[in-house]
Amino acid sequence: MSYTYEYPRPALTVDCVVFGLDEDDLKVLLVQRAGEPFRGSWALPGGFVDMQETTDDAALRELEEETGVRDVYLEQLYTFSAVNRDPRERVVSVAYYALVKLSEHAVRAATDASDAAWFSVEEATNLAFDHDEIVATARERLRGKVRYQPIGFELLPEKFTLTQLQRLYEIVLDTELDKRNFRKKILAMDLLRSLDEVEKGVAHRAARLYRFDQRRYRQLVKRGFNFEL
Amino acid sequence: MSYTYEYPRPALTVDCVVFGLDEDDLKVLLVQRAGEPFRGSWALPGGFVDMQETTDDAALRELEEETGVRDVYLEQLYTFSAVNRDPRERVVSVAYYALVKLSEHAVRAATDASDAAWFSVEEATNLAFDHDEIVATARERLRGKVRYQPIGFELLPEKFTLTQLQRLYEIVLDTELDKRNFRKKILAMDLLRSLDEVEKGVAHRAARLYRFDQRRYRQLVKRGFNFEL
DNA sequence: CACTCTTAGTGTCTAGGATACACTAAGTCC
DNA sequence: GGACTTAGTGTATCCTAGACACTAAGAGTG
Repeated sequence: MSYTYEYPRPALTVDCVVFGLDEDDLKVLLVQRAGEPFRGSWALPGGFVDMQETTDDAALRELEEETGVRDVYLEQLYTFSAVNRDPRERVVSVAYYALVKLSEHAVRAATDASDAAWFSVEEATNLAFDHDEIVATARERLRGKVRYQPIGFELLPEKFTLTQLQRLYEIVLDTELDKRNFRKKILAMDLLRSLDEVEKGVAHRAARLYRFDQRRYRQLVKRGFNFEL
Repeated sequence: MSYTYEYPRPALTVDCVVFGLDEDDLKVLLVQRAGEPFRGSWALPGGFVDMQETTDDAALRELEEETGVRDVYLEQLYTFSAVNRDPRERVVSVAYYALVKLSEHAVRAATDASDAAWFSVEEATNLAFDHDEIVATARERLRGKVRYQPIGFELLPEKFTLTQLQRLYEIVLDTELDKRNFRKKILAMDLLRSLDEVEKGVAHRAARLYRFDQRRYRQLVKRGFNFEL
């Protein structure tokens, strides 16, 4: 079977920068390339866009196929179209970034990628194609966005401590934050539901657990509230 | 001549939302469609991406071809990929938005578009394809971005008065601003060069002219300055 | 040329949010 | 029981945002 057009067309792909959060590191999910070009190199999960799916659909599908990851926060990042970004032929790629709860996403290597693994963003370098650039763009976007929208919670488990939350912002924004001021501010927003539960298995005083109250957030937004940290 | 591929491919286009600023309105540049579908409807300037150009290149080229507009501030907006956004066939479009100095861009209708004209954004409705949605997305983006980056100046002439600048922000952000506070804040940033010149041809006290100091801005950014209004 | 009209241009006070800062409480481990 | 580690909490200061009203300058008109 083949398809013929009057004018040449670039191939269209999607690539996903999947972020996860460790105790003290921002991580990216990469797959090792099984075929040429860049065989053996690490690359972003991604692939071709089918005719009957949007690029959003394609990103979710490829993510699941290649890494087993699903149910993630996904957002379009940028479209990369440098003429020689793929050595084989002209390929334009719509890049996405995703935020996942690392603890709940043990990665299983799956079909078309020979292997999938988490890398610290700092170490995720020398990737295939222009994927270094895509990762850099995604980091910038995440840094910019996390301060104005409560998307950071997507990186934490459902129940988390305030220290974990603070750590998240410190890692993503690459700054130190004052404990008391941070707590004052975030609690004042009235977006967190304090649970009657504390963390387990720590060798010191256990911290109280909180949950992000999505419903409350939407209410507040309607009334003109702007998340800002 | 024809081109054959093993798998089907969407066509790839670019569309441009070109913003200009009037005394009291934000305007969009539209072209009237000469052919089907949507013949006679107004649409965003745009067209197919060639194989040897990036989408940025394509956006600039189409803009000049269809409207004669060049030398603009251009930024990628979002990629639209709904499966049926074009009734003829699958077309994925990388949308851009541009900011131009309206006064310096008398529009000349050009080759492939039968006509080009400026519309108030409010009136730019019932456009061809999903262009209403693209314009809406561009407006949101502009509103969001104008507060954190000094891109508003792209909409004004080289030399402008503080009142014009304030008006710009009022229009884009759709709020009223206090004259004294606005001036205090913008001048405190030390980004404007006050010129020894005043506006001409007004029937009242003439206002001093200013110029945005791009060099100074870059210096300040290096030192960690963040534009915010 | 006097008067009117219109917009330019300017300073202060107040309130609320941002930041700096250090000790006690609770739980585990040995 | 003592050492160790992190949780959790309040106040004082500074600075920025916002509210607010009058004089200055120039053009136009009779």
